[in-house]
This record gives sequence, C-alpha cells and structure tokens, in this order.
Amino acid sequence: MLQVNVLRQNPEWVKERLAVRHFKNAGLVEEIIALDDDRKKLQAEFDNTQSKINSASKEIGKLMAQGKKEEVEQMKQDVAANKAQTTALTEKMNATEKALQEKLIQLPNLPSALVPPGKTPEDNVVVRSGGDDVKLPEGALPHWDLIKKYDLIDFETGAKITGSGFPLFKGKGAKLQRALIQYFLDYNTAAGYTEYIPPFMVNEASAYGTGQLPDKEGQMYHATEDNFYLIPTAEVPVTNIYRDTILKESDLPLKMTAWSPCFRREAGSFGKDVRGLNRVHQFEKVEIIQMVKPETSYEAFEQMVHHVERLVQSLGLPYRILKLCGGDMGFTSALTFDFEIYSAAQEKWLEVSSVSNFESFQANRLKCRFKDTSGKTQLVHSLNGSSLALPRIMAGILENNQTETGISIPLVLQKYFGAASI
RNA sequence: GGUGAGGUGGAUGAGUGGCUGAAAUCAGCAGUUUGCUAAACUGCCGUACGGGUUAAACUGUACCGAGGGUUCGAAUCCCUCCCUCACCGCCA
Repeated sequence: MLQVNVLRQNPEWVKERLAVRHFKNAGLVEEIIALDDDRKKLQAEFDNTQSKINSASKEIGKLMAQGKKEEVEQMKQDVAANKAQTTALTEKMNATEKALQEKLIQLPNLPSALVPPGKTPEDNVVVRSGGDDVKLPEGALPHWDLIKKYDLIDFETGAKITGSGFPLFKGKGAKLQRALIQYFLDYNTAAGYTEYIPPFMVNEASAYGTGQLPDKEGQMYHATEDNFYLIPTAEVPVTNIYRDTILKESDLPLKMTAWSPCFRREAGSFGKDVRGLNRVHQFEKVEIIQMVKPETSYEAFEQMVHHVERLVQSLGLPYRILKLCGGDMGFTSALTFDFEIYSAAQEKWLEVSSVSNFESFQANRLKCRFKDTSGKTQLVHSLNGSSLALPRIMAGILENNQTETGISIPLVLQKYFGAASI
C-alpha cells in the first residue's frame, strides 16, 4: 500500500510512475487526496468537540465533589448535545476512512526508475544469461516421461488421494526433492539468512498484511471452519513475523530463509503448461526475505539476485535473468527480476525464481517500521525471492541431465542425495 | 473438547469509575562524577492521526488483547470474540 503522503507530495510523479505499469485508473490519485482532505477536516472537527466533552466531564467531577447538583445537570445537557455531534462525526469519519482505504488498496506499487517500459512478457529485458549449453541425447524425454521411467513421482495416485496437481513424490524422486531443499537452505544460511519453518496456514490479518487479501482471495485454499488460509508461499508467514513492529536500526538488515510447501488453487489456469511439474497446486519452495533500511534496498536487491544466480549456476542449469517490464510486474513490486531455466526437452523457459524489491509498499501495509538514529520512525523496505522453487528446478535437472543410462545428479547435490545418478 | 487463571508501555509489574497515557523497577539513550571498568547521581525514554514550526518547542484527539455497551466521565463496570498459561480428556 502506498503512503498517502507520497501521493500528496507529488501526485503528477505518482501518475507518471503508474503509467509505466499501464495502470488505467490514475484518477484514483486525486480521489484519494480529496478523501484524505475530508478525513483531516472531519478529524479536526471531531477532536474539537471531543475536547469540549472531556473538559466538561472533568468539570462535572469537580462540581460533584462540591455538591453543586443544578450546575451539573446543566452541563450534562451540554455534553449530550456535543456527544450527538461526535457520534455523527464518527460515522462520517469511518465511512471516509473506509472509502479512502478501499481506493488506496487499489493502487499498485510504483515501479522504480529501473523498470523498462512495456506491456507484456515479450517486453521483459534479458539482463544476462549463463549456464552450460545442453546437448541432449537422441530421443530425450520431457520430465513427465522421465518421472514415469524412473518412478519418481506418481501423479495419478496423487490425484486419487487428493486431486490433480497434488504430486506424490516417491523413492528417489522424494529423496531428490529433499536433497534440493537441504542444499538450498544450507546455501542460504551460509550467506547469513536465518532459517525458519513457519506455520503453513495463516489467519486473515496475515493474509492481508502481505497483500493476498482482499483481492487474491480465490487463489488461496481457505479452511473456512477456522478461517485460516493455506499459504501460497512462505513469504506470507515469514514476512508477517514483523507485522506491527518497530525495529531498532541496528536490527537491520534482517535476512530470513524458509522452506515451505506452497498451496495454490490456480483457479482459471487450464490446458497449457500444466503438464507434469510445470504447474501444480502443491509444491515446495525455499524463500529468502530481507527487511532493510530504505537507502540500502537496491543494494540488497543486487545482492539477492547474485545470491540466486550463483545457486542456479551451481546446479549447472542454463538460465537467464529477466528484468520485468512495467506491464508484467506484480502488483506489490517496485522492481522484479525473474529467473528462468531452459528446459531443452520442452524447448521452453521455466520460471524458477522471482526476486522483488517492494520498497515500503509491503511494509506500509504490514506496519513494519524502524527507529532511525535521529529517533524518527520510518518504514523498512522489504524484499523477497525464491531460492528456489522446487518443481521446475527438478524438471530442469531431470531433463537437462538425462543420459542414455540414467540421470546424473549435479555435483553440489550428490552429498545430499547420496549418489551420483538416478 | 472441559475447567480454572490471565491479557496494561521494550521487559517485570501497580492500578476496580474522575487527581492515570498510565506508579515503581529493570533495560535503553544523553549527561555529571570517577585514573579505567563498575557504581552513584540527573534528565530523557509508547504509537497513530491532526494543529503548529524552516526544524523543534508546544498543543488537540485516540489507543491499557479486539469489538460492542453502560456512564457526564472507563485500563477500571457489563456483553461477545480472540489469544496465553495451568490442569483434565484426546492425540502425532
């Protein structure tokens, strides 16, 4: 959520930034400022009236002590009149605030100056690419066939147990998954990230805090009996650790990593790209998150991008890094780099990570602030990224490392997997 | 799930209707003293939204788990909900 003050200070600049996203409803900016003006006026009025009530009440207390009954009765009537006024004002204020909030929440984050123009994924800019060229053997298979061939994941039984998109990992498939998770976490903690295993369900307040609610309601699984949501990413519970907190400047930067299963309903995505591990309802992911001082967030962003890049490199996968254009960026992000690995067997790029700087957008909603050295309270900047999403990484490893005799395991994973090949 | 006890500022903890935005202690910050450390002493030390100011000072309002209610006046009384702790039941 953007801060109203930012809109007030520079509405034209805000609109320019929104245009980079091709955000249509720029009129919201003025509407919000107008509502905020109303809010201020109402509050001033309310405060005045309430102040009268408060002083009258104190006076009444004193008069009561002196036993001056008649005067007290007179004052009570005055207070009653004022009170009727505050009740009316409160109602107006609540309505105004609600309208303000509703509009404010519709504004996406402002793209940073680094964001390239453009509307669709085709307009994303390749920052760099790397990794080994892959030479696949004759008759190379896509991962869904390899999975069958080596009996690594049983999609059919997963569908029987739960439904389609709930893979059942099995034998070496399960072990490879575990090896990857372990490797990723070790890699992250070695870089100074504190490891967490968060709750996998969150309450409404948390889902709201990271922006899943109110608008992405349909994308989460919802346990209605208890009003909990299954997390779509570890970002939700981990970021909410710092909901409603005021940190010390010396606490920053905070670096966290967490493994978790991720549950996504993926309502509305049919047909294309859903084969095998390309798109599932339950998958696992290791996430990295940072909360930093505003002036260092782009430094932290670079750091995170390099961190993820080295991780992808270590697996020997061909990859590219995309700088998302204004039109393709997520609602809450100010700058996003996507990581894609190349699946030679599918002849397709698969997204395996997305690193974003939210600047203060998420922190504002979350109310995560810190006290700077001059004693002023300000919002932190938050960032996150995957390191990495498991299914597509596994798909990539299986496809790109297949040989006539089996699948070779990347060197860095061998000590976790316990073998050099499948 | 049952029963009981609780939820107050960074922490401990007082406060059962007006003098309490909140005692006291600890931690923290600034300073004085001291050869250093330590100790002692003095001051400061919640958040949000307004007004005010170059910035402060100053000032209004709200907030004592959340939401309602009673009252001229609520941290304090009443109702609902949430959470924590203890014991019992069930259970990985």
